[in-house]
Amino acid sequence: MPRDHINSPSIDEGSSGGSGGTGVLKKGPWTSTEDAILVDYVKKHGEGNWNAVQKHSGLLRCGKSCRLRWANHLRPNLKKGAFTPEEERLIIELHAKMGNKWARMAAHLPGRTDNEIKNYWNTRIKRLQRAGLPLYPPDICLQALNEGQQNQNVSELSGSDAQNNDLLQRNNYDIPDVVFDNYKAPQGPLSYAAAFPDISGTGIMTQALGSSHNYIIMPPTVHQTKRPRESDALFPGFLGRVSNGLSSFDPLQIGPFKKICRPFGLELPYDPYPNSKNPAPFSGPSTGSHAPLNGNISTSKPLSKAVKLELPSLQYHETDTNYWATCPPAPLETMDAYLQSPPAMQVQSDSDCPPWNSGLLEEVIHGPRVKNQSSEKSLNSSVTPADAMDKSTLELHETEWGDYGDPISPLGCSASSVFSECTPISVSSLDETAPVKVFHGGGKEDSTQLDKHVKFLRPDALLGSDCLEQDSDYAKDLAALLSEDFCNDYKYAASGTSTFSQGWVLGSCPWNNMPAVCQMSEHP
DNA sequence: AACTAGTACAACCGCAAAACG
DNA sequence: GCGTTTTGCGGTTGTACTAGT
Repeated sequence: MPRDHINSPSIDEGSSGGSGGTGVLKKGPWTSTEDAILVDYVKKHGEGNWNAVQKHSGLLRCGKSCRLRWANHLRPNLKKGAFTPEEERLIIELHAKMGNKWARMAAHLPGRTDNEIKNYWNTRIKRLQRAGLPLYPPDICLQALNEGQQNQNVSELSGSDAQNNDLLQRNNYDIPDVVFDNYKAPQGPLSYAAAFPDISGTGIMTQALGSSHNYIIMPPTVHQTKRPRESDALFPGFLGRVSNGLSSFDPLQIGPFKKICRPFGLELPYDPYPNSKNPAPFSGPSTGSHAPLNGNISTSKPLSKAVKLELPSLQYHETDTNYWATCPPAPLETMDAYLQSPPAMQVQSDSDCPPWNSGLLEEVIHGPRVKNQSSEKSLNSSVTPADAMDKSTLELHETEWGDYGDPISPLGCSASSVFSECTPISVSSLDETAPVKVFHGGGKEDSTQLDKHVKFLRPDALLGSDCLEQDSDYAKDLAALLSEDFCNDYKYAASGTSTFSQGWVLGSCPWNNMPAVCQMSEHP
């Protein structure tokens, strides 16, 4: 017998008796008879006082259940059937603004219930997550961002409690306004940088906005009070495995890169050393602001004037490295269609991508290494080796979050959940990578410090930047590499690096082994 | 035909705010 | 002001249906 019926005195039509509310309350699906009783009751007594329904009508349902049934199924003017495209669009927009405020969203959709919207959204999320795709189209991201900032400004000026501002701030997690510094209008052909699990939601937003092909995807919503802290699962990305039920990303295997080929660029500016306890050898992070590793989960203390964003607009897919690798340049309208039949080009079998099958890659990697060992030295002297980085990172995990029970990130996710579900990497659009400082530390870091930062970039990102001379051999090689072999199961020498020109070093990201290019700003 | 995975929908649960006495 | 009740909300779960294998 289904659980719902365990307490039911009569599974079928039995609840229609007029025992006056003395029977055991029934659970499970409502029968037409029960519906009729409830409708009749409401007609006579009006809505409200739901606990009285049982007493007056004999309906063996608790008031809560009656209210829900009435609200979701029986009340007049309910619109049945699938959501229209317009409604879907509106839901997405509203969610970007409000987050999981289903009731509020329902208020904007006449005839629709919060439950319907919630179910729709959850289904949509699952679908998108499964496909490794983003939830929000860029225009909505931009809209939400603008409104969020406007509200912030309004709040600062008037102290009003703007709704969105409230949403943005209620988590008490600050995202330094500086993160907006990276925002640039879409430009250039290589703006595929996908929104990526980033240091901060705002960063994601910003980055996403930086490209017309960027989207924001969100992590599964996690109830802060219900989800126990998964201390042992902190930063799984660093630990080598992210498990969220939707994807299993092993950064050490560069999983997504194995099978997916797509031009994209990303920075890896998250801070493995977000606070003073673990000073980063190269800092980015000292920006201190948003925290590193997680993306969004700001481990830092609130900063003045920081922008606090709520989950919706800032949410992105928990892990999905897949996401930024597969992020489709598709408008919202075509999103679903895309989901149904994603471009085949995005997936390649492993057999098609043997590791190290690219002579070009080796050329790119090893060639420069020989002629620029000094830069490697320089790198080693400034950049923490992978193992050291990992260690420090782990230490950070243990210490940094101790101050926060199970905080909710600006994304609306608990820290632990985000840690367990987000890849601690961030990206930004290509057009903003090289020329700008990767880290903007919420005003806490001066330019001098910034100059010492090492920028980690996907090599393809360089193509869209001016860090490499467009006509240089390396740029050409890199371009060829990215177009032909980037999808291969390549693995950069984990500990090795190769130096391009101008201090750009090709190697792997120390903390996740992602292929990356870093720049020593003080490169000799 | 049997099985599985995905989807859509309905309903329940727990919590918190609001209302009430 | 305080305790209790009611209401509302959001998260989660269960189930039926469908499509694919």
